[in-house]
Amino acid sequence: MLIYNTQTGGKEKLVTREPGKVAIYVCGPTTYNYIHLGNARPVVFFDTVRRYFKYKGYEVLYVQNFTDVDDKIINRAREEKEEPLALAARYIKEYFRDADALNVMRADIHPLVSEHIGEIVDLVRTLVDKGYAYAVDGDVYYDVRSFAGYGNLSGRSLEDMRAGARVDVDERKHYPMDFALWKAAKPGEPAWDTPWGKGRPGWHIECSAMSLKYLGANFDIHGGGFDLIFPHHENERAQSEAATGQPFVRYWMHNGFITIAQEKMSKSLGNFFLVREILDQFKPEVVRFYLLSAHYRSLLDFDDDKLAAAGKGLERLKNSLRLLDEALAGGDPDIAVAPEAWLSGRLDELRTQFEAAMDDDFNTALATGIMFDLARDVNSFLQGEKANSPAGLAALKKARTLFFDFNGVLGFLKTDGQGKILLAPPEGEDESLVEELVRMIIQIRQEARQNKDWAAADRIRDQLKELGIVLEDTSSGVRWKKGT
RNA sequence: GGCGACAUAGCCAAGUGGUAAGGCAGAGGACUGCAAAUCCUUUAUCCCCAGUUCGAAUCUGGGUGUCGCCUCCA
Repeated sequence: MLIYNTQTGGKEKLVTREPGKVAIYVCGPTTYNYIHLGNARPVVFFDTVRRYFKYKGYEVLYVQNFTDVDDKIINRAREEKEEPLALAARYIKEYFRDADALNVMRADIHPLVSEHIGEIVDLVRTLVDKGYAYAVDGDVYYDVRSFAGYGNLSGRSLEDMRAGARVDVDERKHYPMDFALWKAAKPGEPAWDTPWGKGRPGWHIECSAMSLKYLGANFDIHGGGFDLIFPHHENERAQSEAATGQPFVRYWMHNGFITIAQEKMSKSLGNFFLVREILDQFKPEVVRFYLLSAHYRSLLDFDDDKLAAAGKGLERLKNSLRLLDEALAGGDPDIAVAPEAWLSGRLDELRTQFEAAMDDDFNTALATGIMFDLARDVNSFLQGEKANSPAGLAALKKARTLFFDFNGVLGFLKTDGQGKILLAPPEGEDESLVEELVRMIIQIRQEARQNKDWAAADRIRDQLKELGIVLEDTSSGVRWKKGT
């Protein structure tokens, strides 16, 4: 496998710390609001990375933190007149609602800053003891000049940074780029006792402390958005390597930005879209599909037309699966029969291509294209005469497995507990009643059609469509689905 | 001011040296009462200029444009 490593600026062959195992840390959201689209990209992308490692047979340890102690949370809590930690906890819950909708698997560990203050304080103390940090009036700063490799990740020198600094420099710092490891608490803020007085952690130290605790030094992959490279990850690296004397991570992966109608989404511009708002308009599976339709390092623009186009593409994939299911509805094919050679051979090729795409720095766009190839080959085969033969059915069964494997990695369509892909996830209504009613209406319409009463037949079809039920007349009968 | 990324058809998007994946939209055809779904066919020489090379979307230099980081942000 090749992975693009931000630190070296090139693709590298993946060699994990331990063969067959991979340890991944992804920076999770600061929970002071519902997550926005920009949060969703790394969440969905790294979920896909993780799924692929599992597909490849790796033992994966996946950690994604929540920052539940932070200025933004404190400010928000003040506005809402709520306890900061309670507010953070509330939004963590909401995070899971969005992540679940996007078919994101839970991390193995979701550590919280508030539950790791001890580890954080220990780490700060270590850095002070080793001479990498200094305390001033209850604050503790990291001395960037003490760490030789500072700037290596983001590719900039201290001189560059100082020259470009646009912030007012705190006079108490030894050097302008020094950053806070620990902040003295102001009244009313969450605070913990430390050798430097009451305070709370700075932003960067938490990820060092928590990744070190759960993944150890020199773990495999650290991921996050592009904008975290500097300063967040640069600082994490400085902290962790100074403390342990070992490399922090082996591969740094960063996803590109999301723009809304060509404009950068940012807190300061106030144009960030919440995942929730998008989900009012588009199915979560479409959002996930769209997020993975471009390479993770490229910029991705959201707008309604593009999402709608993606939705149609995904529909094509779903239709193909429906056709497959229909063909296989007669029961399991005879396993003793060898699958039809042409389709079977194609399926092997497609699997190889899919893996090659994902092996090359997780090229989900290419992998998705291969899924479309699969759909075309299956649909095409279904029109041929061989489809109904025992060998044909055996090949189709194999195709379904392949579709399922691809989907298991990309996670477009949700599956139930039994490993069945849910094409029309129940939404609380009585599914069996709906099914019977639709069957009944279709029956009535069929009678109209037999009498060549096209007007009545069309009216029924049109009205059902308005209710979200789409009918398709085929040579083998009427098919219906919940449409878009 | 410092650093960096990107520029492929109407739209989205793969593709890092050998004559342009895939999706959406469009056109034609098959199937159909009609529609839908599906299948077949069809739609690009890769921002511009110069260079390296037998050969470049892919490498080098220059230009133009867009975007980002350097400040909270995924």
